[in-house]
Amino acid sequence: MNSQSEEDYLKALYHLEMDFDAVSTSSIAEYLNMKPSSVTDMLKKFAEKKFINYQKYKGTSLTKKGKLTALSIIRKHRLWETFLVEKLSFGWDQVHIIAEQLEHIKSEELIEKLDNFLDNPKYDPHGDPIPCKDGNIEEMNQKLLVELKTSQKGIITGVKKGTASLLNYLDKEKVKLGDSVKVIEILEFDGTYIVEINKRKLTFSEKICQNLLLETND
Amino acid sequence: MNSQSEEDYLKALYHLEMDFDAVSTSSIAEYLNMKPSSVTDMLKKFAEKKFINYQKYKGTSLTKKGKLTALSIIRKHRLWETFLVEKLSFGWDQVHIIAEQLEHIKSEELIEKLDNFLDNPKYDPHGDPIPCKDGNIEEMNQKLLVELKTSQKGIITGVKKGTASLLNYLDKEKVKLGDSVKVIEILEFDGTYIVEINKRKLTFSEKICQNLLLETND
DNA sequence: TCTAATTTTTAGTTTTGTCTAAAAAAATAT
DNA sequence: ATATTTTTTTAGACAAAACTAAAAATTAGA
Repeated sequence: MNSQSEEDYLKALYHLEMDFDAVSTSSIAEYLNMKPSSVTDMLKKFAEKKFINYQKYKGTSLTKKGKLTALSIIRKHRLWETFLVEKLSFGWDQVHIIAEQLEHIKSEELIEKLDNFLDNPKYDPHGDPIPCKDGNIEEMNQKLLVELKTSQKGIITGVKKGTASLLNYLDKEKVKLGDSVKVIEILEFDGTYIVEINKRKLTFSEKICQNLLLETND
Repeated sequence: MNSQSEEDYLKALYHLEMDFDAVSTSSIAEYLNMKPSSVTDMLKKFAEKKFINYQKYKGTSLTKKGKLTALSIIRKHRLWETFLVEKLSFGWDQVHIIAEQLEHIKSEELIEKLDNFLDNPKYDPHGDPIPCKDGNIEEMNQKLLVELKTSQKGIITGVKKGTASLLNYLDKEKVKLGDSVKVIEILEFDGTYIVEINKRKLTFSEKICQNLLLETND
């Protein structure tokens, strides 16, 4: 059984490995707001546990075991975020901190039941894919609305980082995650999109379209 | 912000104070599976924090502050248990261990939203009352079915300790928490109860009636 | 290439919450 | 009422996970 702290390190390692590929001691420290010396200690421990490939002074990478363990934590995090938004009506921007705690709850059965309760969602409220039980993570066919052409369709999966206020706006317009969107017309003059959602025509500014994530089928 | 460990001690203190009234260092140690010396350490800390009235060698009692803090943890525990049973369809006997973890999640807003999501339940799946936000705990008007006379009514709130299998049986009979029960007839010969639940007549053996908890209105 | 700057690791300290063993206080029994 | 037993507290140790400061390795600059 891994400690909360270990789980946080594993997640950090996973995310850093995705975004950049050099995972240095100091980058981990920065990500987790800790001192590099603390990171070194944990890396040694992780090498023992075979979570990482580690050579002194040479940086790290997750082993298969490490990656799978990280994915199971990310799965929990994203399922809980989905729960908080879909069932408890939290705002999409409020759920991260709470999910950081919930992700550490230990119970396989709990997470499977939660998954079912939520109808086995594929994406969390931020549009990030939810890894499945075996660690498979569906590669996203995710696009911004602004990338779609007239008559193309997609399903709303989230919004881009740092655009929390957009969520409130969408809420007010009764637009929800999972809603289907079809592009009716794009105004050349200012890039405004006219789309159809739930049989209603809506108008989105270019700025909105640059921040709205959709799952498409190409 | 109190640590997980502190919260466990507070809960233990509260429960011990309810059941017995002499709360000795060793009884706490036994309850928490720890050594008395560890308990003494925590008691000193709690005295500092004004959670308890503590005099060396003289045992302890919770202060108002301690009691309120304990109740807020118990509130969380019981709301989560209710969630697990009602929404995730866990068995009534499986939820305690998971709720022991969930009760430590820190978020006022989360617990208020969970409470609403569950329709502000008054009792948890074991029939224990859920303290409300301000720490008020509704004194139970709880009775065993066997205590009711013909034509009396009650609402099912749970089953007695150690009768997990009864829950499965009730589940199979489509009897749920919150269902209304009316006693139609009591057979003198063997104490069998004939009751009405959801407009259906059901027959319960005396043994069942000795283990089924109801909220009544006397 | 060889020195200077940066990064990483090591060594030693701190805090929290546990433990064991010993000392002190209280309770019990004769 | 005092000696024995039990309970509680004290004192000191340990593990986990963080820290600081110093040493070692690597990288970069001239």
